[in-house]
Amino acid sequence: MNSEFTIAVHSLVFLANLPDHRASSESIAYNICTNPARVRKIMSTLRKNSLVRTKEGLGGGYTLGCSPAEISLGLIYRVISTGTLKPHWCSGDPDADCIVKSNIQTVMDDIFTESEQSVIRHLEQITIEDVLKKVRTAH
Amino acid sequence: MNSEFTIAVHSLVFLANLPDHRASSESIAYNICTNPARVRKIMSTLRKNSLVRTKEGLGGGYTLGCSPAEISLGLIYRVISTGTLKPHWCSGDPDADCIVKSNIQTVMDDIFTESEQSVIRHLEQITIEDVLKKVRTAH
DNA sequence: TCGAACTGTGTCACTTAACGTTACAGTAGA
DNA sequence: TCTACTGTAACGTTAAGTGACACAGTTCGA
Repeated sequence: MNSEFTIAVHSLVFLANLPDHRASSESIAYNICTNPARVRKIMSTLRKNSLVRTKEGLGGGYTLGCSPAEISLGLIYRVISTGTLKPHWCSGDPDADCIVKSNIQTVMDDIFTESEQSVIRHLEQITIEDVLKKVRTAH
Repeated sequence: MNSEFTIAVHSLVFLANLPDHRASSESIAYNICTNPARVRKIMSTLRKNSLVRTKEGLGGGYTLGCSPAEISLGLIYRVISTGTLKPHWCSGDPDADCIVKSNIQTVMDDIFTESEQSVIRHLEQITIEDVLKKVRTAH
């Protein structure tokens, strides 16, 4: 899984925890411990999927697109991280004679896709509100 | 997920597909398209968990530790890839004052661990025999 | 209308993880 | 004892992840 998922979840939890649910990329980046440009890039993707609203210009920044209880981690994963469960490196060679060597990539692809589906199903049961509650009650 | 999982599964499927279920690290590596040393390292881990038997010396190599139907991908994952679902990069800072910034790591850790469990549960339903069948019937 | 404070996005540099290569000790059979 | 194996460590190389910077576009207030 890529770390952009972590950043997306953290950003949304951070916004949900603020009284007015509003912040700039700079303050979000400071809380996450990364740089503002990276945050803006990810938030831009979230905006295109209506998870946040953005406002450019003076007094602008990011706000939640809907209630924290309505945003599931599964949706965030689908938007940000689809395909990242599968490793980059592939074994075998589609042009080879041996059926194992030539067909393993297709078969493993299916297995990774199905595994990813099971992760998404699990993450769909967790909302930003749930994560915020856990953050607030963490020892 | 790391690509060592792919290599482990491919190796076991390759062995299962051979009449005598026996091969050297060199022939396995050739089928996978990687180098023998890498295969040996992974097979060594599999041996410690009784998934394969190894034999050093002349005429040595690797054989399956049990029937292809008895080896699930979930077991392989646990042996080879536990912990690899979580990204290396972490957001936040445990020593910070803000509860989001300081607690998010613990909360995300739990989420990644649970997600990994759901992947393992899914992979436990797939055996090496299943993968071999898919490889043989792939278009 | 000008300037300050924002986002959106691209590019390049740097850091780190992934992967390959080589080497060599240990083992077993011919 | 020679050959063909595994086991493992060390090092070099390549690719991915991350950070830093730049700048155009947007918005609002003075």
